[in-house]
Amino acid sequence: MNLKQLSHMLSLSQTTVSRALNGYPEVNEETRRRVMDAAKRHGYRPNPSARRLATGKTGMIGYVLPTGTSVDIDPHFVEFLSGLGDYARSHELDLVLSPADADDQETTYRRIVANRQVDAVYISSPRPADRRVALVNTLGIPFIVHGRSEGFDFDYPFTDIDNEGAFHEAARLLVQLGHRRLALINGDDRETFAIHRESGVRRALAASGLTLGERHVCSVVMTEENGYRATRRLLEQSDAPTAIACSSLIMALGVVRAVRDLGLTIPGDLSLIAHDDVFPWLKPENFSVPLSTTRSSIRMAGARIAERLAARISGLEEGARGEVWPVDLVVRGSVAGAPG
Amino acid sequence: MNLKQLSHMLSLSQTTVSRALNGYPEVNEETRRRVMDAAKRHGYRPNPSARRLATGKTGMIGYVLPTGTSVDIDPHFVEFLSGLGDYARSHELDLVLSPADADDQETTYRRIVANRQVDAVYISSPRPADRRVALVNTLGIPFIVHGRSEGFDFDYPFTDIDNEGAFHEAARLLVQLGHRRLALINGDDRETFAIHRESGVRRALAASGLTLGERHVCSVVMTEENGYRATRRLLEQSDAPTAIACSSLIMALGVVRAVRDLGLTIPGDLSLIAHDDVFPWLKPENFSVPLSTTRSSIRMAGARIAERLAARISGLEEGARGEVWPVDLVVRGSVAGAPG
DNA sequence: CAGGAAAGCCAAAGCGCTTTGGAAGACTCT
DNA sequence: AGAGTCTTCCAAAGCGCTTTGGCTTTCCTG
Repeated sequence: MNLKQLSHMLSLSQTTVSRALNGYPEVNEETRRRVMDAAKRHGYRPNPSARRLATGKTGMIGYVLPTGTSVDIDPHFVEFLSGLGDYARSHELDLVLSPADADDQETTYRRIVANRQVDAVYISSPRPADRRVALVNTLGIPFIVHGRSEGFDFDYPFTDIDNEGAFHEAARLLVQLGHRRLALINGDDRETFAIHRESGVRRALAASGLTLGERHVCSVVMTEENGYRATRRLLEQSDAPTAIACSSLIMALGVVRAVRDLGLTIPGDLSLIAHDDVFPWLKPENFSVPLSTTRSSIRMAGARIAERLAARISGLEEGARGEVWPVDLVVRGSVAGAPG
Repeated sequence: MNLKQLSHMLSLSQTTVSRALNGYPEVNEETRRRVMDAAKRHGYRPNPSARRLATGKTGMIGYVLPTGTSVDIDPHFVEFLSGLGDYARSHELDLVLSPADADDQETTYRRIVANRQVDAVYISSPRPADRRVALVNTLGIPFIVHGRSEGFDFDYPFTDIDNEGAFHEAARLLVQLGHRRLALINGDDRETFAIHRESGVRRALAASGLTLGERHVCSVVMTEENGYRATRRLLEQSDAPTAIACSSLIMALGVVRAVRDLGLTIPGDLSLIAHDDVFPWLKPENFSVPLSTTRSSIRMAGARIAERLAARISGLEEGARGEVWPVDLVVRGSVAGAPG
């Protein structure tokens, strides 16, 4: 059942039927009712391929997925996706993942924009002066950045959490508890979130005249194993930290294991605070010693970004507003006063 | 730059240019070279919207993503996606995720097929007599099932791992080590993989005249917390098992924690084997006691399924061949002879 | 050298929708 | 009553590609 057939059986032109269905004003309400009625009765659904050829609208939002045999997709992605998908569903949006060589995402962005394959895109895990952000900005496709980039001469729309503030709070608490040697086990410090977290920690330390020793900060891919190794390295050095801030729950697993392997305890010998993106399958309260966390649901971020993308597509949102969400500091058993 | 312009500047018809570009035989090789040359020089890329309207081909593979506020996407998904994406990239395929109400995926399948939004789909986490499989089979769109369904009067193409064999091997090893009371902490037993794993364990036990006690098998969503709870329940009952087979590494984290909480040790008091889908961020060899596993890379499965989907789309693969991959049993420190 | 086959190209008809540019009729106003 | 204004609808022109059917021209073959 296509438009031609439908309009023919209604003895109307395709124009009128199309307009009636799409809510244009220049059609009699009586006629519109007849049309909508017939459309529903015959289960007419406009062919999206035809529609997108005619209008350029696709009803899809795009994401360029970095791939490669040695490229791992962040497990956070799936949780983000839950939120995004949940919102997208309610607005009949689909998500298209365009796999790209991790070292050349630019080509793919250009392709999906030039081909009009999606109505909007989002960008995640941005770095300072991220080329992808600059690119989509000049390409002129609606977009939202999940996280922040920095150092552009233009503004852009983003949704981020207050990583700086979160880790500032975490570190401040530790300092208040008497800790003087803090360490930070961070994610990839080429990414903005990691940079922000580090400055948050530094700011808290500075407020008490302390610093973050060079050997007290690590930047690694956020795996359990790297959390373990980093912790071993930290705790086996001469001026071992008495408290650690850790950028992910998965790494925190490794931290806990390392501490145990060394015959130490949490929080007796070491206080630990980790960032929790709120996974359903791994919860900080279920660590052997309940883990203090800076908590922010990445799933909600996914939903929010879908919402903003939808708004931008339909023209309801414009401009370059950035929003920064506060992060909860949740204190549990893994922090205590500094030993000694 | 569109076809019209390109053909005009070559003084050829659109027909000839189109055919030259698409490798049709009825065009002079000399001409073809000229055309391809000009196309490359001017960066001509056929408009996919137009092409799909004309051909019905989209260059996309589809996946219906169950969503809902209380629906969690399996973290395995992201790893599967890595493999799928990596292959898809090399074949210029995109993946479209169509979010659907978890309780009504059928509508979405019908929509994406009726609208010709994708060239093929894959289905994951199938259950016996899975309605989705029956549906896509009748809808006539190329598809591959990741995993297996059962109880149909038709065959269908799938790629699965030998869950039955894997857990049979695992259980057999435990029995050989003298264990008499095994337990299984399984995933959702409405899904085929879980059913297969359970029968694998049962078969191994039966071979030695043993059985899997009703209270020795749990079926839960695969989270750390559920692994913990299940283990507590198992070990605190009167005829506690001396060995556990566990369906996921994440649950195994909970198992380990529970064992520790109870003041027991692995493998002294309890032997443990878990299934490992091979995540980069959580490795069995890095458990405090290195974990024995049945190992099968879900990432490779993703790549394979992309490969088969691509083959089906281009007509290179037909029929309903199912393939079942063997699973490695990797023995590490978490298994030992039965205590006592 | 005639006749048929093959090679190489083209015009035009789709694919199914949206949108432009009217046109006809009804209605209002002076 | 004539002029202007809405209201309501339509024919047709895209959107940019593929593909059908056919038309020349060239190449064999007997």
